[in-house]
Amino acid sequence: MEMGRLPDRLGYRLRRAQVAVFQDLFRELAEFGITPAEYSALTLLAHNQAPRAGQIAEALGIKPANFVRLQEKLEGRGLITRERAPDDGRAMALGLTDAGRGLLAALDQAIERHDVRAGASLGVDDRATLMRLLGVLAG
Amino acid sequence: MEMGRLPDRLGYRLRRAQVAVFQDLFRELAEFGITPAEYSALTLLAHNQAPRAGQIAEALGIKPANFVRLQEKLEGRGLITRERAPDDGRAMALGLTDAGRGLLAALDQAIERHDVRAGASLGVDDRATLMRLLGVLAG
DNA sequence: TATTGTTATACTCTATAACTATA
DNA sequence: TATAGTTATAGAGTATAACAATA
Repeated sequence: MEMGRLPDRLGYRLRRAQVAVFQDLFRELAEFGITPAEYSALTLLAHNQAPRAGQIAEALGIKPANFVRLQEKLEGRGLITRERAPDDGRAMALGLTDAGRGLLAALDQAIERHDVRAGASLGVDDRATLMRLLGVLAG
Repeated sequence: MEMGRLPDRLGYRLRRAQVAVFQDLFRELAEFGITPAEYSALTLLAHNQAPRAGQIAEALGIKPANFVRLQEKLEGRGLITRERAPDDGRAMALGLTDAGRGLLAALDQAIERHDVRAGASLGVDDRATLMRLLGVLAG
């Protein structure tokens, strides 16, 4: 199949690479019943003091309305806590439970395995270069 | 917001970069009422002789069942033709109409504008390096 | 009045199973 | 029997508008 200039298009290459990497990522996270977005949310909860729901959603590029179901799932599994913020009755302050912290530790190991595998075809220098250039694109 | 090791994860960076680039890409293609996947399909049709529907779908990583609606849209707009393959009554041979060829020329210019803009923050060498590394990841 | 979170809803993309017509 | 395409459908992700509670 002749591809024309498609392989020269940034969007095409970026998309194909992202799909390939996420295929492996989903496989790695499947046993935990956790999606990449949920893993990201748990990570932010582990590194911030009682963040607001809206702050996490914005940091991850998720619309607040769509972040509701994600929270409900994690709360339903006993991984996170949601309480009214003491200083603002509208806001919800999120936190990690012990179970959430424990699962996150296991997830971090799984993600590490995935990252090593996904980046195995790249050298250490190339991987660092790639991360830098992706950061530039993301702005 | 403290991000922890999230920015060090390949999947996270890749996803954020892809979303950022596609945001601009969608904007650029919006006036034509064409999606990135449709643009890719039109490009393959321009560079191959009467390809089968399944060949295009596979080359783009789209399930045949999901490729049906895409074809119907392009055919409904008079951009592509679909005929029974002369040598195989099961297969559909696809082709570009003159209108399809004309639109594709305009789309190529739009994509070129987008690519220049999206890659503007990168130098020429960095862009070439990025394309190469993305190709490695996609396998 | 504005903000935070929520509900409801719709649209797209993706995945699978079942079907048809040809081979 | 196997293959190419199609239909129907279900699930996830994403977008907007409208709403309640609070500021």
